[in-house]
Amino acid sequence: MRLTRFTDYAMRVLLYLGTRPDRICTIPEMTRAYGISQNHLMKIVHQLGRAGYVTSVRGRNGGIRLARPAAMINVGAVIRHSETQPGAEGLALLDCQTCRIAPACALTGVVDEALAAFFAVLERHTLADLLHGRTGALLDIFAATASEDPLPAATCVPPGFAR
Amino acid sequence: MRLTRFTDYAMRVLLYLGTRPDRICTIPEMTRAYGISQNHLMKIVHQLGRAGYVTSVRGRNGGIRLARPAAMINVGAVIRHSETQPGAEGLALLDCQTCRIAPACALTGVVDEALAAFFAVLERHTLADLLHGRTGALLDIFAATASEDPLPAATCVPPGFAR
DNA sequence: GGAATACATGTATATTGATTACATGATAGG
DNA sequence: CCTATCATGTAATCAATATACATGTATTCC
Repeated sequence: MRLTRFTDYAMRVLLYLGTRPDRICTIPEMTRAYGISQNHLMKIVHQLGRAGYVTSVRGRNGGIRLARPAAMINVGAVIRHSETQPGAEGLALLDCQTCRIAPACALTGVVDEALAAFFAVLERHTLADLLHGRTGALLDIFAATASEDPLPAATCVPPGFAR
Repeated sequence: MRLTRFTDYAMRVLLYLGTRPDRICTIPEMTRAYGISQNHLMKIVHQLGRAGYVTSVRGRNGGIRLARPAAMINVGAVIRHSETQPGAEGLALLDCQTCRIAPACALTGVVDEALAAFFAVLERHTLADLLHGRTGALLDIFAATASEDPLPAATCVPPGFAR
């Protein structure tokens, strides 16, 4: 039982953007901050854009910013959206589709109820909650890691970088 | 986000045994009832045995039975055990291990809380709850499926059966 | 005591989903 | 027009899980 890395990274993007509400951030920049795949991050950002969480600006001096205040971004909603996006497994915790006893099975209901409780907790939190009192510490980490592995300015991701 | 099929099958085994507290059941029999891999099922049953949920009897006329009353088998405990067994991913929903902001990240706590809520619901239910009022329907399904694909008595799983 | 049945256990292969990489297109500034 | 940045589709890789295979051990029945 785990969330996809897609979801994991989506939350990291939001946390990064949340610590810098003042300015526009780029994907290569976040790639460096977290040390993760730029291509993957781009798809995640794209998805977050389609879902209305971030706004992207193309072209030179472009980048990404939160589309709404952090207090209006619900953690549960983000995670639910990210886990159910096309291509992912979705939230079917059990394989009732091929199970012969499904019509008489009470487990489905119980598991559904548990899943609802899971999201109920997440939905009680917003991005602002996650940032509250931690913005400084996060910025420190980002500053430290950004300088850690200096990349040539020209090519943001040299061949074989990620990893 | 999903539970492993291992967990899924473990619950199916318990449900099967729970509908027949009177007699001892065999793995080939359950394999037929659910149409699933006998080898996999054997490992699941073995694991359930080690965890103290079922008792197995070797040799001719051997088989499996519940080691305790269905009311003493907690759904949450079974699922937690099955998801955390060695070789499985466990219950680390996020990859905090390699995440640089983990020390300052508030998401971990929120997700842990949500996971606790998930299991809290499951732990409110026992196998007996799942069976209550459904034993008849389940037995009907088992009876129907058992006769559906008649297997040679000698070899319980002919080559290429499962699937 | 031998054959048959059933669980026990370790290893290897296959399947599946997720992740990453690659390639190319589109847009905007300077 | 050249460069930086996001957009998008396809392909390859990787990891986890599930399945298959092979063999061992115990028990019962005849």
